[in-house]
Amino acid sequence: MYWLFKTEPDEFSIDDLEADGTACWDGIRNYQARNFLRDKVTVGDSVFIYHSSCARPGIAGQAEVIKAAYPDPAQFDAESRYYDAKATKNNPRWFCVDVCWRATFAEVLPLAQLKQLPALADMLLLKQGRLSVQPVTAEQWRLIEGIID
DNA sequence: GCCAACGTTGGC
DNA sequence: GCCAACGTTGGC
Repeated sequence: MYWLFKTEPDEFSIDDLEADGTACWDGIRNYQARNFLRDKVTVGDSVFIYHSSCARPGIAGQAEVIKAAYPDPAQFDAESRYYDAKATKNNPRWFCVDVCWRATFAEVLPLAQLKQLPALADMLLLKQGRLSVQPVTAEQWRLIEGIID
């Protein structure tokens, strides 16, 4: 399957992913996004990495899922900003996946440009602003890849 | 920094 | 279960 993961580049950018090679995609604290992560994201899936809350919001690169959902360790860490007192090891509430870097685009594909494409009008990114893990259809994926090339 | 959209919380 | 209050996301 195809996905789009959002990240704030001030916190963790596509360049950080490229430098690190792999990353634990943790800190997802939204149930809809959690359900996608936990139930649908699988090893080998392709992911667009989207930069949000920044000067140039848009799709910045690509990653690949290398480990399916497991309990997000941060929920058990009282020191973490992602700590959740109601989560237990036997009954974890939040999940993360591992990804590896695949590509950094020469330029971020701007949100403003995506908005101008009628074929992407139904893309969740454009219809539902606040979802940090979301599915991308094969058609949408191909269309966006075509713009990058 | 503003604000719209949406999610979460908690009283009833 | 409703809904008001509040919090967060995220573009601009």
